[in-house]
Amino acid sequence: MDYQLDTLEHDNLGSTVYQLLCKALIQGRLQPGARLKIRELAEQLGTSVTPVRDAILRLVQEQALTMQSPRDIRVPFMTVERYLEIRAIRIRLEGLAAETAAQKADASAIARLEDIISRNAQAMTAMDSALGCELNQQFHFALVDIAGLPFLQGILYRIWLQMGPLIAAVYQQGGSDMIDYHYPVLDAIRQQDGPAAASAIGDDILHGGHSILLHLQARAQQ
Amino acid sequence: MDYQLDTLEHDNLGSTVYQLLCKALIQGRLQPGARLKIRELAEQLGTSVTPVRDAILRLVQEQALTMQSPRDIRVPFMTVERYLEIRAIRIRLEGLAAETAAQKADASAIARLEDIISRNAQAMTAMDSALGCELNQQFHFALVDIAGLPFLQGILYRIWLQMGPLIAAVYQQGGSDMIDYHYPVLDAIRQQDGPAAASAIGDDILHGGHSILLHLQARAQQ
DNA sequence: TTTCAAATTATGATGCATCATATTTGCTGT
DNA sequence: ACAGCAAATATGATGCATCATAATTTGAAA
Repeated sequence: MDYQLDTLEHDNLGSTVYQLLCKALIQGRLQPGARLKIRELAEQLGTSVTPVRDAILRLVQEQALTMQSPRDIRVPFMTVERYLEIRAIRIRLEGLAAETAAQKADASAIARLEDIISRNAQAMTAMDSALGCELNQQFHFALVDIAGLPFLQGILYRIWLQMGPLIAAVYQQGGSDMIDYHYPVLDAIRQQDGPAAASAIGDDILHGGHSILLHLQARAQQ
Repeated sequence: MDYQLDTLEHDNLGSTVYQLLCKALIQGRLQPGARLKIRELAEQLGTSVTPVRDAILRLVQEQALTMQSPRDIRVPFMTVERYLEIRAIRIRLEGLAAETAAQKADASAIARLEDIISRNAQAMTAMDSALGCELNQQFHFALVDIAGLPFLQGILYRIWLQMGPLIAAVYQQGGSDMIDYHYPVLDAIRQQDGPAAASAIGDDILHGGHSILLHLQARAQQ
């Protein structure tokens, strides 16, 4: 689950706390609007404030957290504009990943994607939305991994970090026809058709993410 | 020059030091391979180690610096593979920026681009490669700014941060026909032709950056 | 009872002491 | 003179004390 941003994630406490918080964000355990207190976290984790401060500063930098005021650190709300911008970026970048993956995928890579998709289908029938959410994410990151683009992986990880609380919230509401659009991606990769794979992942982001956009627009009107 | 990653760059010392180091990286004052020592920097800047440590951790996170070993923080060398990956990403992302800018550009935006280009031409005739380097960068970031995509700006800023030491080194060697490819971009934007603008900026990245690739390949053979 | 201000508390920022370890230096024995 | 080991030094990691300020509470006066 940790896509190790830094190839050498040196095991200092700050990085450990950082990864903990990342996981919490992606799994939706930190709701948008939630406030984080350094001392409180430090006590919970049994460390001093320094590593927690390091981790939070890192997350603030990459805008996975916001510092509304110097003493007020929160999980940010996603806006419609921001989501649309991120969506456009994702289509370009994940398109690049899918295209490259289609060119490089061997049998084991395809098997890996098939496995993720089938487990995702299972999770859907079992109504396990948390697992479905995680497997959806695994699919997208498997593409970048297969493509062999570590730098791109880092960028996409940061993007997903910001969408984490939102996506988890939407998934918990149940709406998740997201898996349907993964099959065309897999087909294109099987045929080593890069442009088709890019186009298919673009469809996934556009259509699969439609319920996310509806969710945002509904909240914006409140 | 500071494209303010965080909309509210809260003026704590750590952020100040961070921006100082960013500027040093982009201007090429920190050569690839140079080692950074926290205490040394703290003394130079007249602060304690804490803000410097904050800043360096941030830069390590976004891979603008590397921690080879836990005590060895250096400006990383660019590899050919990494450069090619970054180039592919830039073509996608700056293409998006140019396309959007073409749709949104008004008269003042076009004037702004014209100004940058003409000053860049001046700098080239005056053989002022440092200024040319900075104006080249300003042109690329003006596109994202005109496009009104703040999130994309953050991503691109981080990418440029990593290329900073390399680009500055190449510019100092004199090779900079980079400006020629800016004119077609401007023309496409004048005509509000998004796809043409995207294509033109792609040409700029590919051809204008050719000397960078040569520089890297030459060094790789040493 | 309400309002405003002073005091208290909470919280992040910063500086710094200390620790562990890697590197360098120097001493000793062959 | 050189190899090897030990001491000294350098350096980042971590914990924590203190500071400034924002938020909250309390108390007194109207």
